[in-house]
Amino acid sequence: MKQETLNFFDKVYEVARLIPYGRVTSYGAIANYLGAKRSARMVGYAMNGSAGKDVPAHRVVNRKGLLTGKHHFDGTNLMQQLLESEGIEVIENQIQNLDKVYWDPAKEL
DNA sequence: CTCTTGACTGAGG
DNA sequence: GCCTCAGCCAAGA
Repeated sequence: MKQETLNFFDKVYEVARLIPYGRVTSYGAIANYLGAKRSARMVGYAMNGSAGKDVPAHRVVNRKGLLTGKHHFDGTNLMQQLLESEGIEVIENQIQNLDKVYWDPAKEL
């Protein structure tokens, strides 16, 4: 049965919650795990609805490791603060050692 | 139904 | 390595 469209947001939230502590992933990685790697934008869009939920959206960045979505958080540097609190080094909205903290659901799961 | 927007990504110059 | 263009899909007006 195909219900991707209906559960797309929910799936994104689900995967986002599965992101382990001190790790980050990309929108494309989540989208790929959902079977729609072309819908990376939808993941970010879904994240927009994740505001106020248990979804650690701060652990989700674009494939460059850039905090493109930080503007959607309450504070201007809140997203960076949260990441640094988890041991992730972030400089100028750019995650350092991305290859070390990167977490791919399609591979880890 | 059509058009616009968007927390993206890959390919080309 | 950086900048630009095009493709992709879903939701809202």
